[in-house]
Amino acid sequence: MDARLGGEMYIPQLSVDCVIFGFHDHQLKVLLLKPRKYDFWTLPGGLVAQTEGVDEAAQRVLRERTSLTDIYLEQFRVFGDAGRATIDTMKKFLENNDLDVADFSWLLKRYVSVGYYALVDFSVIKPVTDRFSEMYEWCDVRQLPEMGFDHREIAEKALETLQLMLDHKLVGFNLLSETFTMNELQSLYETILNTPFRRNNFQRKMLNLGILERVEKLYTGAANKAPYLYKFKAGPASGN
Amino acid sequence: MDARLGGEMYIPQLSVDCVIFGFHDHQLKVLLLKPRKYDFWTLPGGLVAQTEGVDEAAQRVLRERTSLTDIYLEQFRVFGDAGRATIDTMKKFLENNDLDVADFSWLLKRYVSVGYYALVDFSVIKPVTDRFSEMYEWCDVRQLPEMGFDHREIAEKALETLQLMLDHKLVGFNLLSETFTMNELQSLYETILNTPFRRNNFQRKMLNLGILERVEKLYTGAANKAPYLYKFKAGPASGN
DNA sequence: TATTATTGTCTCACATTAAGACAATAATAT
DNA sequence: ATATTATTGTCTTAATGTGAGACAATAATA
Repeated sequence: MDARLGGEMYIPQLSVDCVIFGFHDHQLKVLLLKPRKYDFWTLPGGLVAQTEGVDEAAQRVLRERTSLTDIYLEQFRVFGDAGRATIDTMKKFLENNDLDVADFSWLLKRYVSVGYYALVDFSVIKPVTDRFSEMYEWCDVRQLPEMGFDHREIAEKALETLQLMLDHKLVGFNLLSETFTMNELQSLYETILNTPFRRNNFQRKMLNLGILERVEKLYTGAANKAPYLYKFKAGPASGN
Repeated sequence: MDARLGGEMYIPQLSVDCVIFGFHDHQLKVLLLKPRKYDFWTLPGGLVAQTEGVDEAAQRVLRERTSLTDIYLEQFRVFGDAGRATIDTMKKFLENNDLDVADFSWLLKRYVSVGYYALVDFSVIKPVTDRFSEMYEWCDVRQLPEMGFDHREIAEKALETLQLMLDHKLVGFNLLSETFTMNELQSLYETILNTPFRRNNFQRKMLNLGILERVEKLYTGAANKAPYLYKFKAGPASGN
């Protein structure tokens, strides 16, 4: 959203919401925004302009609301049962941002939202909030705070999709730094899928995929054998 | 769509389109409608009412346009890049149906469509077209005729999704009659996934799933051993 | 009664996976 | 120096799953 909000510029009653996943401290985190003067959190979301595709809209909205660019977003579901709660919330949102409700009656209708998710390197991403949000926070996707609209459901559904995709695509590597240890990779898989793996078998499986490149050793200063660092081998099949 | 079309009743610029799969004669078929006075085909689609959820809308639209009821529809993707072609097509559609373009200018905008797919028993389903369509037809999804809007892309994407889902969920059984032979089941899998399977190994795999119940023998009158008939065992995990 | 096309099942080789075992290593303690 | 310790990389064995061929059983026809 921006200051030029108007009934002509955007497709009415259609929004996009982004679930940005990051991995830190053995937790799968989601990037949340805190709207001004509210006591709940929301996903970065916004409207779809008339002149752009829905995928483009998701990119732009994420950029405008968090300053994140070049994030690979994957559409995963449409949420279309948002009830009256959404309308009341939106009305208060306008008031809280000193916008005249009369000018934006077209905003006060039931919304259909297209959900997108992305996987980012937590250690690199530095979001910057826009004027509608007073702060951002990375929250454990399994312990979300009070969420506005139906954003809790959207985040949970995004997690389900991520779990499904982790088997097929090799999507998980985007959540790690450039280089990582086998332990970090295992911890990531365990966190996302919420199941433990055997250290030896996990290592074999990952190495047999033929997509990891061993680069160097990581000397942590701990009293034990130093683990290798790996990186995702840039091959013909990128797997995203 | 119905005769009460009006800018207030529906969410503007948002539609649903249904890809109805049926299995017949070793082909995976899709139910297509032929709009009056056009030389292309379309998927059964329509608008989302203000008062209903998107999933509900898909159910209703399918019912209104084909008279099919109680079909389990699965949302699979949003198509939001429909270009100007859609607008021109829509204008002609209004003219061809004796509707005044001036009254429906709100329809002449870029559309975002939510795609749904369903699997039905070809031998049972008997569609009836509405007043916008002059006929329906079951077409091989791999040899679609000239399609309007971006409906070819929607149907192809639906097939991709179905192929992905066939591994996870046991979704395929909806495409067969109540009882079926192992051969029919194998043919269905081969058609959807477009790969041949070994008769013996396929049978073993399916039986080991523990979800098939052997009911009786099918005497075809052919000069060979009669195959068993199976049915989908209604268990705690239904597969849908 | 022999023939034929198909079906249901078995077997063997091979690949994949689960689980345990053990040597290698980098620090610390003695 | 040497032993100790926690962790890592890899190997081994058994169990399980899969690909491919073989064969008996069956229901009609010749």
